[in-house]
Amino acid sequence: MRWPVTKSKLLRATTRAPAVGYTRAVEQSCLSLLDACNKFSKLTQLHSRIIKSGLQNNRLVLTKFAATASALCAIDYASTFIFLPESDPYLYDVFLFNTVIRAYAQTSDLKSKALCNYNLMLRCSVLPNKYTYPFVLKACAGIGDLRLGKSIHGSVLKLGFHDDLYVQNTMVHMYWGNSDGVELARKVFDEMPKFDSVSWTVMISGYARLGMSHDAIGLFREMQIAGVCADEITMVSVLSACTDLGALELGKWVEFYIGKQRIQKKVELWNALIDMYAKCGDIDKAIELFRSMNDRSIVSWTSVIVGLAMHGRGIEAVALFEEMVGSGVVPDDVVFIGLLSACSHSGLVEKGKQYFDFMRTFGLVPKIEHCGCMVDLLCRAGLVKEAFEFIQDMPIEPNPVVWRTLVNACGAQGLMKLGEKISRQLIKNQPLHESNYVLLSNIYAKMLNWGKKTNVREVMDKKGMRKIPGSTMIELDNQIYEFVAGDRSHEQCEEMYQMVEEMGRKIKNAGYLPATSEVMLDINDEDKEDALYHHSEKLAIAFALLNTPPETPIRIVKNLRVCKDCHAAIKLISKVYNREIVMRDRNRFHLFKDGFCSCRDFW
DNA sequence: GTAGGGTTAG
Repeated sequence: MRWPVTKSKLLRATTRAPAVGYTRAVEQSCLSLLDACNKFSKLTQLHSRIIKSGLQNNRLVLTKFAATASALCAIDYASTFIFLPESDPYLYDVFLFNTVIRAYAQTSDLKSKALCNYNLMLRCSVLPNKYTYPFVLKACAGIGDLRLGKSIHGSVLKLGFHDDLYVQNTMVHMYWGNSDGVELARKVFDEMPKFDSVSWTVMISGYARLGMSHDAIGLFREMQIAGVCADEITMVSVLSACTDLGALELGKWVEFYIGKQRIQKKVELWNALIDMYAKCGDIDKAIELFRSMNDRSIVSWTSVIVGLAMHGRGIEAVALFEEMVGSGVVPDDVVFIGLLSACSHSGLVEKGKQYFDFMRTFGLVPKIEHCGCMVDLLCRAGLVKEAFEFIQDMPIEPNPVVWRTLVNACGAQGLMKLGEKISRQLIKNQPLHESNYVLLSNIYAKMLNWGKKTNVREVMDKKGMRKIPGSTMIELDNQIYEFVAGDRSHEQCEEMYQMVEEMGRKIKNAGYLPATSEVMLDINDEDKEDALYHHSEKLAIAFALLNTPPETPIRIVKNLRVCKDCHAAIKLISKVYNREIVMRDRNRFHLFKDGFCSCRDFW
């Protein structure tokens, strides 16, 4: 930092009276001008005025200057003015540092500067107070440096601020900032003598953000038992957990609860509700909510556009985007990701290309995610060679995600040599990333080259890697059930497998041919068929057929993309059993009805 | 004179 303060210098500074070259009236007028300042240009004028009046050594003025600047998002400007190497440390009090640290902690990419100023504060021998730590911990949460967090935790304990609820809550939040901090977050939370709604929300949102949605919901139930009232921010996190689980019934109950508890519906909560409905399969309800909103943010529009994209309703997504632009909302880069993925899921290749170029009209430079969407768009449309050329001409360095999209398409389109070459390169670059090996081994399986496929699997085993197991969730009577392939853990296991057998027989009569090439194992065809029948989605559907009245729609959520065979089988199941089956997979929704799927086999 | 938790993305 700028200057180390020696003890003698500090002593001199604190005992010396401030230089007075101005009157109380000048000081007061400057303070009220700063108070009223609402533009950066005015602030720069005030800056010169402060210097002219000799107020640059006035502590009150400097502090107010920092507060005004931070309200105008110009804290960098303020701090270069305030923290001059030749300044007397006496000028800096804890309130000034708090103002500066807060401003940096609130700005997403300047959080490390908050910590620099905290260090400067300590070096100036200014003692932090209980207001300082929530800011410091917030900055630390954003950086996610666990070691740093622990050391700040130590300081908090030493200074005795650990009894303060604000400090405790931000401490828990800080530990959630690093994925290795979960245990510590839990520990601090468990040891807290008192909680308020913020304490619970920090924990619930922590679990929700890490995708530990069951835990998030569980904690929300505990919160209710503990008798703490949830507020609108709690509900946003609870809804986001419902969204992740695809738990529509639970989500509907949450909406009911919000109404019953008279929780204020701010735009963020509306958005969370829209997102929940869209991603839990009820896109029409999401649209209805969106239409009934008074003031929408860009997130509201994006949520509906993404929802439409996931439902394969690309044309409507495009129309909504046009409506958004027409109504004067300036698109951001996230909405373009949604829009491009809408084009991709609906095969709107030309539209997608146009929008990709259109981004620049709004001063947006395509990022790697947008390029990824374009590669996806071309690959899905079968234009693998064009996608390959696109990657080679991309202005940005392609990332592994982009390459993996291409390899996947190579496998599907029969470009085995290219797929093999790229996935080998991917493994070289990212030797610890499982999906690179899975892609290569799938390519070999499609080439029927079992020897090479086994080699890849052996390498994976040696490195202790495993493919993420596919699982399917289903919600029934407020319970969420999860199945994995070949699952035998459920109490209705026997009945379920009998039902799977029955389903197999009935759909075979209706013309189903097991797509045994989808099973990436070197076993005989009969075994392959068996493996297919026991995929988690089929088990979940069997479970639903057993436990719900006839004609009730079935909703399931798969964690990976649905395989070709299950897709074909579910189409026929929907016809034979006269059931509407809504399936969310990793990428999108499939609505199976009367033997057809809403994705028109395009996914 | 100052404080904490939340939403959209392949």
